[in-house]
Amino acid sequence: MDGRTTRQRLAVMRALADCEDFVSAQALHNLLVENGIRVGLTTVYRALRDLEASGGADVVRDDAGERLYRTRPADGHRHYLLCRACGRSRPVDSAIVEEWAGRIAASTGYAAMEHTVELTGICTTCQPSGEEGEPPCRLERAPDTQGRARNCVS
Amino acid sequence: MDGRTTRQRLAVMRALADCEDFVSAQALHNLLVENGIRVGLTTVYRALRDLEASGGADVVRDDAGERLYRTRPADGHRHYLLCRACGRSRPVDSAIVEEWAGRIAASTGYAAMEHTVELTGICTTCQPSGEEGEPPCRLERAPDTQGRARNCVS
DNA sequence: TATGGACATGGATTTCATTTTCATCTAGAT
DNA sequence: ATCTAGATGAAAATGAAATCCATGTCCATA
Repeated sequence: MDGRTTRQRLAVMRALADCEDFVSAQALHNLLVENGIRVGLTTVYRALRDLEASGGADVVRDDAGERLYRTRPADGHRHYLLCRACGRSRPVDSAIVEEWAGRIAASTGYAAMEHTVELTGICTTCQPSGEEGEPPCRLERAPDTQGRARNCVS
Repeated sequence: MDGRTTRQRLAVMRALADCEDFVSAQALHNLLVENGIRVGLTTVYRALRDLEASGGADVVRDDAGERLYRTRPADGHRHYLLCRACGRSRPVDSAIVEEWAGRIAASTGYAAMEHTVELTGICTTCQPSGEEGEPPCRLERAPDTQGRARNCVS
């Protein structure tokens, strides 16, 4: 499944595992470089793609369609609830959804069914007092490349 | 909700409704132009974005992250099962999933919950005899032979 | 009917994540 | 140590979507 074990691939896997939340390929690449690990952006993209293919990582897309990766926990969880404000994610129990998808597959005769389930919301920590006007902090692409510290603590 | 009612917006809405399946902004633009309706690509993008915002259309993303739009049926269905081979889509009953999402919101305290559910598979018509190798790839409603790669991604 | 300004259009330009290319390097089997 | 399929990465290409901005159009008001 995994290709050859190289310094770079190892580094990517470790960095991703340290994140515990969803990160973009570019963010991860930045992290690596900032930590003095020389890796090409291309390689990070490839490593993540392969990780996804081999089931070692889960992927979601943010509002901009950008791919965000997260190491798949040992228990095999695949579905997450993530906060649109801080970006933090937590696995959710999706057995019900799996069954539901299975039933649909059976009743329609569709083969090779795949499903994507994404839950987003504003976590309790990020909730202002009132409504959802403009949450405190946004995760997405910030004008400056600095403040992203929020994403990953390595 | 909707902006002003212009010739172009009407055309986009009509074309989308005629499709009955998910189409990309560009494919829709091609359709319109090929039918002699002069509309700018920019306008199609905007019309679709606005339609989505006002709940008049549902959106999914294909493997490439491209947005595909479909008119929202009158019954308010929001979730679909679509064939990865021919691109055809059918609404599915997702009440169970809605409930499930609601429960999760309640138990986690997350606010402003949103969910995305996407089901894909190979419909009975597109199923070869054996495995999922290279499905037949139906041409369906996209006239020219260009953008087809989109719909036929396996 | 005229008019002014808010809203809409669309071709061109820009952005930006991701992919491709290709010359070079390396893991790992023999 | 040698060999080679597989891996790397800088640069360039791709392509969807957003943005610009000059121009066009709707519509409430005078």
